[in-house]
Amino acid sequence: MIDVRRLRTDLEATTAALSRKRVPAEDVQRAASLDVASRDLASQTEDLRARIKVLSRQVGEVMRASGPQAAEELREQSRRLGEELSALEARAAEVDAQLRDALLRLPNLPAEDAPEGASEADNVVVRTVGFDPGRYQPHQRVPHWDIGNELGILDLERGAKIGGSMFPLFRGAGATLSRALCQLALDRNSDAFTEVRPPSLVRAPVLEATGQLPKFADEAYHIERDDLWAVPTAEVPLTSMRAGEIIPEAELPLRLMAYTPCFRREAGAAGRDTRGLLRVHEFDKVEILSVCTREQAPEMLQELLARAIGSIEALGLPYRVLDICTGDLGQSHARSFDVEVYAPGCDMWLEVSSVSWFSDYQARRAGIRYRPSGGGGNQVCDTLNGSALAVPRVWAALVETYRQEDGSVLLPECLHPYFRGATRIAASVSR
RNA sequence: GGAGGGAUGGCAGAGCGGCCGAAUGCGAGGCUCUUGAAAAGCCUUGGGAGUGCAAGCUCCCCGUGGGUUCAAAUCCCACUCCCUCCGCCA
Repeated sequence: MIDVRRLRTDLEATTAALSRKRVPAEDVQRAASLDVASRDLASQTEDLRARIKVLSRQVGEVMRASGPQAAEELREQSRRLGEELSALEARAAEVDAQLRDALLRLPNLPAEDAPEGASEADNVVVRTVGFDPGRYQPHQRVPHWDIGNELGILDLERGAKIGGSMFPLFRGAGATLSRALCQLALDRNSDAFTEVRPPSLVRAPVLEATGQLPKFADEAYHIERDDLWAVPTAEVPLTSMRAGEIIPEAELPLRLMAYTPCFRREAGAAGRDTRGLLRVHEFDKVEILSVCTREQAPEMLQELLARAIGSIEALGLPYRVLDICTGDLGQSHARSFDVEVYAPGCDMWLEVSSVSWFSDYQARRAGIRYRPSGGGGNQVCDTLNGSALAVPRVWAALVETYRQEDGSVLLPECLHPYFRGATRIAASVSR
């Protein structure tokens, strides 16, 4: 969440910044008013509590000096104040809960240099690499769901039989490819990132820290019996790994990476882009993430982006980079770059990575701070993350791009080590 | 799943319901002494909120949330986590 103090010292500027993200001024004003009310009630309760403390001490002294009877009047006085106090506290709790909820729902401020825009149509293509629409042969213009079927490496029908629609099933070399892509991403980033294998089911506060709750509860799978949530991305458990901790500045920046399955209900996107692997409920992804200082953040954003692109380049896929406009930035995001690969079979640009800077929005929710080396007060950290590689869409673009005239799929060289000597995927006999 | 035990500051570890935000030890930082170091001595050393130009003042936090009481780290209840034993299990 944003720093409440911004609402006190900089209400106008904050409202203006949030309006770039299409947040109505009333929402900001409401939070600001609740904050005023909350502080007012807090100072009243503090006052009362202080008086009760003094009285209580006196009660003790009088009782010791002159016995219980002598203290009766003081006790009565304190009891009355106590009743007043609990009434006041109840009101304060009510207002605080409202303030917290309002604050939790306010999006992060966009970065100043994030491009202005109303929707995804206004995202700015920063660069396009390796894309030449005239280069593609007819045998590459086959969508991956057909290729997958033909080669027996993607079985959407049987996936649906087991998990329902949008739960893909990979088999044979298709399954190997899925795993190989993850392994590739982990290997490529192991020079600087610590690998983590976190839980895939998490508690509500963990989802709240990264911004999925309370606002986007419909997007996540919830296991009611145990009140656990399936992670939509490794960003969620990785960000909360250091929740509530104060990290010495010397340890920053933290660099973490994790492979996890990712679960998404895609409630808001029903019916859109649902063919094949374009949008699925469960997929594998390797995420890279950093916790750092405000000063380290800009460089880290570039590093994460370079690493996300690095894997795509290694795979030899054409891609482009989008600078996400204010109207399309996610709730927690200050600045985002999307990486899209071109899939010739479906003739579409597929988003395969989103590299984002969250400023201190997530870290404040999660309570991740650092102790500055030079002394002074503890500071809230910045967080950044991006997909190092998200399997299904890369899988799709890859089989479409590398499909040969005979229908087999040639594997890019960087994947060979993971394929037990194979260099191409041909039709398998067994079904 | 069953039976026990536990959770206090960076760590260890005290804490008859009333100067306890918390003894003590270790660790860390600063200073004195020293040519330098060690030793010794002195001092400092948790997090957060409000208010004030500031010095400061006030309040909250002893796993979390409730309750009892004039007053809770201390008593009661619930939950979470950790440890030990039994059962089950990849």
